[in-house]
Amino acid sequence: MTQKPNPLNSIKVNGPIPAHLARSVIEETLRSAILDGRIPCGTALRQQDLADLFGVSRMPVREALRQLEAQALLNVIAHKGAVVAPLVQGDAVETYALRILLESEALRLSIPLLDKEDFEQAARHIDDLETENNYTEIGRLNRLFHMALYCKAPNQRLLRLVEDGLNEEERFLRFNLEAMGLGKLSQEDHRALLLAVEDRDVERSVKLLEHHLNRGVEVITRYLNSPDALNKKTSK
Amino acid sequence: MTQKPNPLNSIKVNGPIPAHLARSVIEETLRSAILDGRIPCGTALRQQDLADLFGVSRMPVREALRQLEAQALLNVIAHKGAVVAPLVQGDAVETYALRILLESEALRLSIPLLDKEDFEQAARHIDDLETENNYTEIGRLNRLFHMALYCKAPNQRLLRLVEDGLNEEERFLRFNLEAMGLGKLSQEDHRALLLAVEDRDVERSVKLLEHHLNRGVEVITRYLNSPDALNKKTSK
DNA sequence: TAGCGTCCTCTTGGATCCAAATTCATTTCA
DNA sequence: TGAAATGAATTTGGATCCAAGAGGACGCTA
Repeated sequence: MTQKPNPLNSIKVNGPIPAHLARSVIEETLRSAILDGRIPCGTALRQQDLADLFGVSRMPVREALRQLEAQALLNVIAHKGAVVAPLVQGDAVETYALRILLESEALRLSIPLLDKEDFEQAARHIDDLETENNYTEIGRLNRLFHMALYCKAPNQRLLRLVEDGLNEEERFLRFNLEAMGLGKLSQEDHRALLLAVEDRDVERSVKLLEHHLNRGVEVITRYLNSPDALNKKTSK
Repeated sequence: MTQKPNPLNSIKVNGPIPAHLARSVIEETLRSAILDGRIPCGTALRQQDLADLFGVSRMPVREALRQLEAQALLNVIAHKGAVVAPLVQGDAVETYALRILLESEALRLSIPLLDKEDFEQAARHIDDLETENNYTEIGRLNRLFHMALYCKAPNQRLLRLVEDGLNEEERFLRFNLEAMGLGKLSQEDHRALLLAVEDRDVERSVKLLEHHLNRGVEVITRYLNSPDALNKKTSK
């Protein structure tokens, strides 16, 4: 029952924090822990607990939480606490529709500018995915593969949004890949996509990307509507 | 010289703030003041000044500033202060390229779902723009017109991003419309766009929208490269 | 007189203290 | 016995106090 009594145990604090940058360290640590999925969504974060954990007063913790709230990573409710924001869930379809729009454009812009090294990098990520069994690492490699294809798009704002979407997916995968029962992501999709990109065939690449993402939203939607997904939620 | 000795004077505080929601009130007030352009970009915000202004301690001010920083509305530098973030400036082309992508999609999705009331609303905004001379109000009406066309798009995430872009443009217009020398926005574009939308002609509407936005980026780029724009920056 | 170094002040960041609000448990009444 | 009300404990929000860093001014020296 109390197998994981406190998700905060997953947070390691190396040593005493150099007082003058406590807030930024705390913010960064918490953010990665939330994105990693080490702190599951729905977890209530107590200011005092975090302060004790980091060995500081509640003050820098408070500010860090505020910033994470502004980044939509958690919801702070007055006098009630900060809870880690819920995942895609209901709006998975909207989320993926937006991702298709953004990533298609990024891919379009990026393909003509990609060079041999980018191709090799992407291929390496695919190969690594082949042998990787750690779910956290799989999520990361998936993101890196996609970004390798988009990275040359000459629009930083677009890339930022694309990366936000990928980060969100990564976070979701870390939570749910195991429960969804698929240890591996669809490697055929990745290989076919890379081939099309290497051919500089923009339209075929975009088509494959759309197909890939649509498959993703389908899997996720089916999973979220299944009883298994609910178990994880009710068991808190 | 000291015609505007302190931009904070533009902030009106009606009465004492109900202590328990000080932070949110301050954040909201500052945000709208920044978006309005009442606090020009580059302005340094002193915590103590704001605290005195709102009649509270520095604490809620500090948190409000943190949240505004996370929203990219201002940059906080340690021990140096919070300065209102710079505007579009360098990446105007990227910004508008992204807007075209997002707003085109929103328009596509929205057009089939718009009803008569939406058309009338949009037409009203155009009419209001015709007679309006206040730059602040012009920026607002421009945003409302565009949103009236997109509002039915069934993707909240997309709409959020669209609205972010429009807010940014509105902020820029409030600053620079007068200096750019164009008191009126291109009303022909708006009317033509609305006609195409009323015809439910998706492709024509998107084409007109792209043309409209491209015209916008052109005007802004030309303006930013002109000496006039620099004057405003150097005169702080 | 020009350049450099030191000191002072201004501003932000963190700690501690106090108040307000919410929640949960216990008790009491119907 | 169940439900509502009241209270205590927990937790967050705000105020005040103290420390640390950055910038500028002043003075000293070459």
